Amino acid sequence: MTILQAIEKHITLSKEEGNYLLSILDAKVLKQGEFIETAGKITEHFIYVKSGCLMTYYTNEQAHDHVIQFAMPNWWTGDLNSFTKQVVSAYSTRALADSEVLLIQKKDLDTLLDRFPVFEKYFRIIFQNSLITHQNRIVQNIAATAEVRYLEFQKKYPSLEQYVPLKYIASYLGITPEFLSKIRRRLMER
Amino acid sequence: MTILQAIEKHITLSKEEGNYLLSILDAKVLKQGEFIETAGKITEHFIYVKSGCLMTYYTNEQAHDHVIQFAMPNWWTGDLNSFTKQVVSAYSTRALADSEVLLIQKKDLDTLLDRFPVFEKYFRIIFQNSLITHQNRIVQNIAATAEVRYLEFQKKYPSLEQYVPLKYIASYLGITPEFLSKIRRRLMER
DNA sequence: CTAGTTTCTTAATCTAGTTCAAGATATCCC
DNA sequence: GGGATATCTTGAACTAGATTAAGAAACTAG
Repeated sequence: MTILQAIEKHITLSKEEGNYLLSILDAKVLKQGEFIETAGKITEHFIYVKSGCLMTYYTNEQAHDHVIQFAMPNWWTGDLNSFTKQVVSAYSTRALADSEVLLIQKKDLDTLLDRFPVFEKYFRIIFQNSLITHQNRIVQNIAATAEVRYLEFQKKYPSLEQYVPLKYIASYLGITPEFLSKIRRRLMER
Repeated sequence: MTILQAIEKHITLSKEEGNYLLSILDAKVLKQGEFIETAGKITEHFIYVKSGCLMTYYTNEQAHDHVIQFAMPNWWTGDLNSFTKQVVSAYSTRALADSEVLLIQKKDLDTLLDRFPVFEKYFRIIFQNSLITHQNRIVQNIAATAEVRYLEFQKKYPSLEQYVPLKYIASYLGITPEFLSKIRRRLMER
């Protein structure tokens, strides 16, 4: 599925609108492990995932990584705070597998939204859906055990467990790799 | 501050646009403790808080409440999932203090967005900012101790602690009231 | 004012999840 | 292919936070 087809699930685009969007997108291929944004720098791009998989994570003072989100094909990702306000980013984003991404710069996105307001609607819908997902995750984090969160993760990202190191999944769940190991054994034994 | 003034911090409205918005808003006064939406029903309204304070929470099978968010004056709130998809809500929303709210129905919001696309931009910005806040909270939940989360809560909602029962704050933080008590004593003793 | 209810705290006991350390597997790269 | 490196698991000791229970404080409403 092309990015235009994905977008047209939510809104209708004219030729001109579609072409203009494509003209400001910058395609990039990422090797597994490669960084696209780095904590400590200002986020240059909002990122659309064409193929592969990325993750965005926070590294604390003790150098522990905390995975905020995984990004699958046809999702937008990146540090929205740093991108929006053009402040130094707290998060890094890198490829978990060989990936293709489309990048858009802040000034180009601003121009796009100004010239073709239909994209306001598109991003309104995207952000609204994302907000619902985030609210869900917060409820899970405060109300559910790690085991339940793990089972929910498997439902939400069925393909991911095969090729993402378990330590990142543990991090996403907010637990240690050791404890995830225990949970997995417990589940196997049943 | 009126709702139109609040909105005009983000976008510019014509007389007609402003008046149309006002015409579809339904003002309501809530007594402390009063429900505006209830888990198990379809969320009828997206809620704008004029004054007072609301909370939205999830109640699990063991009848434990989990506070998802507090809503302060000039914020929008409610169960976005239930409202957007018109499915049964998992959350309840009620007033923590005597409050004034403005309500908008789904069909009226849809019409508003259709007739006056400038509101697409407004809600795009609102949802985008909210998403940033939610991402922040997720990081905190998986990376920070309860004590740090409590201190952050106090920064974010300086006025709230005075009149919101501590048990709801504990719930928002994802801990028990008893443990919040311990944290508070620990902090006092320093 | 007072009885009843809700909220807050304290303390003892318990458990989900962490930390540390070590061994076992798998993956990468020359 | 083999050595180096990263990942995954296991277990023992530990700690953040939960649970239970009970008393103190605060806020209702009659």
